[in-house]
Amino acid sequence: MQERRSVVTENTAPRRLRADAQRNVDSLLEAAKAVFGTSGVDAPAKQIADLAGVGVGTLYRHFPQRSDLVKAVFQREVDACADAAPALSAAHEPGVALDKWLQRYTEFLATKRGLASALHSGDPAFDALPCYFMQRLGPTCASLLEAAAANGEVRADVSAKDLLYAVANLCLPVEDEGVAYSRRMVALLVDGLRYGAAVSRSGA
Amino acid sequence: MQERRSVVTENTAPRRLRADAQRNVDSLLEAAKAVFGTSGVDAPAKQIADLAGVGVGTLYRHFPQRSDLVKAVFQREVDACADAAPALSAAHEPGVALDKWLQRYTEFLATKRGLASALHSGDPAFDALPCYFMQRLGPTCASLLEAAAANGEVRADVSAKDLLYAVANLCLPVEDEGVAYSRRMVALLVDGLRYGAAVSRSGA
Amino acid sequence: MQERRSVVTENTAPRRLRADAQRNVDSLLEAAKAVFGTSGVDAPAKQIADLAGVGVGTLYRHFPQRSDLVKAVFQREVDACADAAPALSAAHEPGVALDKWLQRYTEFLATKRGLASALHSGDPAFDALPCYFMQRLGPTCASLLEAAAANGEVRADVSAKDLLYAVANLCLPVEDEGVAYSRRMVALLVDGLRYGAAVSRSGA
Amino acid sequence: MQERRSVVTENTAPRRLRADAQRNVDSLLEAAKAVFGTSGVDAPAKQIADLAGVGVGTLYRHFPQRSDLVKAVFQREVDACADAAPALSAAHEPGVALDKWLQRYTEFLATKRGLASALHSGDPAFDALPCYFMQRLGPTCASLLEAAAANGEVRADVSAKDLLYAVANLCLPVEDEGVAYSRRMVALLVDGLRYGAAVSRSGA
DNA sequence: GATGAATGAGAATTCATTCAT
DNA sequence: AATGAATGAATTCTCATTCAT
Repeated sequence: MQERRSVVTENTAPRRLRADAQRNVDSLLEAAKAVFGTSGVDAPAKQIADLAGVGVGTLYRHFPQRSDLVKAVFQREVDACADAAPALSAAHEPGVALDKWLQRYTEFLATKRGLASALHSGDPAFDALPCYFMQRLGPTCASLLEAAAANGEVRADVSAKDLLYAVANLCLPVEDEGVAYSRRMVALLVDGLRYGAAVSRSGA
Repeated sequence: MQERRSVVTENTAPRRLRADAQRNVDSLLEAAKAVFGTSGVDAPAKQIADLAGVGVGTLYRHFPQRSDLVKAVFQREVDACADAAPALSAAHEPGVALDKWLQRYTEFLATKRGLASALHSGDPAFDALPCYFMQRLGPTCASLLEAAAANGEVRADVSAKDLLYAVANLCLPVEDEGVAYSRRMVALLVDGLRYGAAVSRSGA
Repeated sequence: MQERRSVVTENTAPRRLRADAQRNVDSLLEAAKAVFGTSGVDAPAKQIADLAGVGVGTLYRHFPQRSDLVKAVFQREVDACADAAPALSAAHEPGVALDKWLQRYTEFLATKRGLASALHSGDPAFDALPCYFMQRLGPTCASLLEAAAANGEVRADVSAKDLLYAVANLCLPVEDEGVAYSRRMVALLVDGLRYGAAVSRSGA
Repeated sequence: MQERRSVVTENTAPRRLRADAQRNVDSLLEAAKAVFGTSGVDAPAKQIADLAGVGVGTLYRHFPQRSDLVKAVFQREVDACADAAPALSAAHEPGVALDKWLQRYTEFLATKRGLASALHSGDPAFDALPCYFMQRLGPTCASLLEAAAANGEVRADVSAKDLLYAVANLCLPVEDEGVAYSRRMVALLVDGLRYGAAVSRSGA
């Protein structure tokens, strides 16, 4: 029914916004980021609009779907995360590069409490998110993974998608634990990747 | 304020319910299980009551807190899960026993989509759940873990609590993946436990 | 529709209750008194039944209407209040007797927070109460009033009913004030009765 | 938690409402006044919204707290009541001014059946009311009272607050009595104030 | 384009009262 | 007679979303 698409996350024809409109979009993104951190990604729309000093209507105009807003809020960081891969690859052994990149990914997710939940909330408002994340991070992760596997440092039977989701899940908030917990568990998972490789090598 | 306690989850004085009441409780548990599977553990109370062919009041009488219902629905299975440990310990090497038990735990969680979410929903209605799960499964997992660590098969620096939560997180539904995905990721995590052990032994 | 009448407040044919039934009625009265004091006269029925160690059904059997219970709870005290009049009349000047009796009435109402409210709650469950109170206390108050008026100590233009209601109203709980407040205000009202008399006498 | 404030009772920055919003607020006030008169100040929100031809959400938007609505409904009249004092003081002897002003106050309360109840309902939804009433009428009443006392026309040992509450209580609806009853009882109370003065003077 | 008022469908929860056991 | 389970209407309050201004 609703056919309007988010102005900001729309790749095709990124029609220039009027200056004031752009200012609103910026306020909204900043406000959303703050509110997401406080109350999670499914915080009431009004709360975000209020903090942005903008009417709810304006929020809905620019971000018809909740996931549009989440996407837009984290786009830059997701991009940065993806873009960090080449440098890591260049500077480290493949296995270490993978490890460090996953740590970076962990850092991103774990400090955005609520983001990870949105990736599998079931709420149709977030349906578009997993797809977006995969599109952006999947190839990056895949190439790191393949390089490390090719180098015999990690097992080869885990897909990038599986890994990205697993890490995302491990970054979900747990009782009174903080980021450190997520880091530890992700490290454990990565060790699992290594263990597989070691076993198969030792078996060779 | 809230002083009534769930009739079914009450350990002390499990006073016999009237036959008709017991029938209702059973219907409710069955209905809840079905609805939890469909709409998650935070489905509207009415939906469950309706499916059980019972008034909402009846639901609230037997399960004043949402978590009472969740607990009751899974109690038997949680118990069975905990109770499976001794046999596994007796029949297998400590490391294998731990592995097999975690697989069983995984099976339980992964087939109860939505249960795992409740463990970290943040909703105060579920506050009691993590505590209950830990009480019941924590010691079981801890002894398996210690035995395996003592035997040098897994690393010793991961607590039972951390592990249980991590597995629960890994069992969260992921896009269109099913139980097989959860199994794989948990296996990976367990390999991580082993990897650590190998390293420290080789370091000795 | 409901034609059963309260067993206890029924004047006609006070059919003997079975011993156990009488015990229940007694428990209920005691419990009701306690609960009325704590939560007001419109406290949930279950709360009273629970305290009495009795099922709600039993409460409803003996006191089909809420007002039946209130009546029964205070009957003895209302009676005592009414019965105190003759002695006061005998021992004091009519004006003083009236004054002292109204103080007693005040004491009764003011220490039964919530009772006074029930006298004009509008809730049909309490409809029968004002009538009962008037029946029992009206004549008593009237004769004291008339005697004092005949003696020229108070004005003659205030009816017993008006006075009883006015005092009841003044006994309603006020913010953080206690019984002392009620006493003071009732005393003020009584002075008003005297003032009128003085004026008319001085005018004679 | 609750941060929104009633638009209408907000003194600071009485930002102009949109025309349609103002119309709704007016409908709501009118409806509330009617319903308060019929069913008391604690009538269901829906009843008021329906009568106003407005959704409940609209009611909650403008009057987040029940007491906001009550305040708004009576604000103008409370103000008028307070504002009437100076003229009465100017035109009459202090004692008469006090008398007339209390009559006016009585008139206000007695014709708003249910309002007085709200002043001591105990329901937290009305917590703000007594405070508001006292703030507005307390000083007015106090200065009338002091002037009359200074003039020896009434006793000096009754506080404005006590008096205002006492009159409010006397204005509570009584069985089938109407406003006339309230007037009579308040007059009696005021005579009580005078009686005391006479006594103390005679004692001088 | 922006605004924010309005809507109204839920969702939770409570309790008086009935009636099967 | 007693019990207490069941009912479900009633009420409060929230929020996503639309649309008049």
